[in-house]
Amino acid sequence: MADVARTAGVSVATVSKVVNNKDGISPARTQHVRQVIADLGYEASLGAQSLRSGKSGVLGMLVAEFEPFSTELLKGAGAAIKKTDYELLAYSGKGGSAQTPDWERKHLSRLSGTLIDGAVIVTPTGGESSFAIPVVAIDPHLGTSSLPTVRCDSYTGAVTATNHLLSLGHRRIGFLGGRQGLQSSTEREAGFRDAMAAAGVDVRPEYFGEGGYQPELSIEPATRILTSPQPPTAIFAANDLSAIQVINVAESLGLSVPEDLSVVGFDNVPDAALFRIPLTTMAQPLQEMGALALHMLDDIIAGRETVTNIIMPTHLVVRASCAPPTSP
Amino acid sequence: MADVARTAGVSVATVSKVVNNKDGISPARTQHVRQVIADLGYEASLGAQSLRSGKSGVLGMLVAEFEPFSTELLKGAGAAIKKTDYELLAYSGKGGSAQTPDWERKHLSRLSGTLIDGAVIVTPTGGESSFAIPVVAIDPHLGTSSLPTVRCDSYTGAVTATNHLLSLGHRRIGFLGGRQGLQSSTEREAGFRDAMAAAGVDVRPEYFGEGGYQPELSIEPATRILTSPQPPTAIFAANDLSAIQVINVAESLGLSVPEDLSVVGFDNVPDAALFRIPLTTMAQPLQEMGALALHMLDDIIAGRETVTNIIMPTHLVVRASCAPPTSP
DNA sequence: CTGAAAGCGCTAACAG
DNA sequence: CTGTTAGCGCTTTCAG
Repeated sequence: MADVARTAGVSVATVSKVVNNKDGISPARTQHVRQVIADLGYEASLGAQSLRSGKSGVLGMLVAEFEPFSTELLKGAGAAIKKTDYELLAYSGKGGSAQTPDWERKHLSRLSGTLIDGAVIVTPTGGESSFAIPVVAIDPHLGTSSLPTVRCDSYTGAVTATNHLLSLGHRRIGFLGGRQGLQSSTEREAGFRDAMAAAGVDVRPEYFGEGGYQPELSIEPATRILTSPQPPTAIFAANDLSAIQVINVAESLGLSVPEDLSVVGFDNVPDAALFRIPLTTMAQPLQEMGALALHMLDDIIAGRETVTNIIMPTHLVVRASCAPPTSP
Repeated sequence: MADVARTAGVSVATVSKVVNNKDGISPARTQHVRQVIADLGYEASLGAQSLRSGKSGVLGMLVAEFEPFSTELLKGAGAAIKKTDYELLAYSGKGGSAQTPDWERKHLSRLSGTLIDGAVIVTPTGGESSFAIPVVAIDPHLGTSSLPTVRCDSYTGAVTATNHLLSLGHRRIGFLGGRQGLQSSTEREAGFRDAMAAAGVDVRPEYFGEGGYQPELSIEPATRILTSPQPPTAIFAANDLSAIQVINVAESLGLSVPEDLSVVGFDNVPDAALFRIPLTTMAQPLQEMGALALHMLDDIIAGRETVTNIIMPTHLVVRASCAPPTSP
């Protein structure tokens, strides 16, 4: 900006006013400064600009990691942002899967105030529920219910998935859970247990594992479940990525899917369909959810009336990873 | 930070030193300040921090829009960032499909210096080739070849795709091109023309259209090609999203795919496989390309030796959208 | 209408 | 070892 001011022979204050379309600058000067700006290819520094003014015109999508789940949400948010006056910035820490719990608070305080005017946080793990800027959560932690939230109906979805397995004739069914504390994870387990109970089938402790929604963390519990004395004939995994890992583990153990083991996932991320054994799964409308969250955020910032708690339905997508059990 | 300083009874300078692990602070004070920071949940503002220091510890991925192509690249970059000491931020302007040419320069000058230490820019449209911070381009504009670049071998890919159609028996083949000026687009058209010439089949002007790689822009040219007096029996579209649009247009015109019309795309984004008529397409290793670009960027910033021009191979993925022509 | 000056949150000299 | 001072690029009073 200093360059522009010097070249145009005016003060930086004047340039600033031209950039921000403030009035109080003569048409001639305005014109001239605009020209210089164009010539020099100047763009205001987002950091400095919002540091000073407290507004950035940017909305953030905070994720732990860019994996299929969050990028689907991002596509939805990216489509939705076009209808607003904001730009969209997606941010992931470096932690990756080994995220500190509470990463969302860290990221948020790092970015809020100087970089983003509001944020959509994806599967936040902390219990916090009040932040410096407007926030909408997607699939949050259990205690966070006071935040405006978009989620899917995990409980009903889990019941449906379990019933699908049951209706195929399975009785020895395992469950690979998600991440401790996330509401979706708790609900999916509850749905599984209730559906089993309703069918009068008992659940065995040795058929339970926790994969944290992550492929790497799913190997050990999947292996343990599948190598138990009398292994299950089917497994319901709490998300697609861990379901895929279950299949990998099963095959490395010499089992065929779906002949020896049926597997059903949750989410319906693209990877589920693309996997070499197309995965039967409970679909969440992820892009739609991302778009809804972004619109909620926009509404909240603008002070518009808005729903604060959206629960989307799921539906069963039948592909190739499930079959009736072959042995009793 | 002022809060922290006040609560801890020290100056902001001291807090800053503690935050940045500078030495010259007594262990006791350091300990105490750390405690206060933890209690207050303080995180340094990224904007202010990098405004002052000129470093942010963040790498950017600049895209015109979050669509399947760029999000695949983003997944790769997200995986690669974990091996570096940087965090990753993805940024899309609000322009969407109606981006001003030159959006990458705008975004870059807005973010560089105060927010990111380097950037991967996806399908930049401008001719510029020198920026304030290190930059790696993915699939750039024709004139931008002086930038470190990652791309795929579009020419060979286009030849392969065209030959596939030819080998199926097609002779009346249309071509729906990409975006003016992008090197990939030019190469795909050249590959198509050369393959046709090599087979001794001539190309008809009325079978050519330009879809800008975008679904919305593909409707009109696709309609025009398919309603020409003697329509083609096959179309090669320069990317998957426009190929999918071609199929939509064809069906709305009463044509069946692949019976009446074969369609082959390019990219192999997840959507290609998920489309109701799974798309035959030329696959690019998108995630790998995103990861490579990020590593190149990291190397360049660190002053490490690195390749500056990577061209990845493509391969044909046969799905359901192509068949031999039924009528002569 | 225009510019000088103060200050956003932070870091980098430099004194003490 | 610690605090004071200056200033990153920008916006915003406030005088002129």
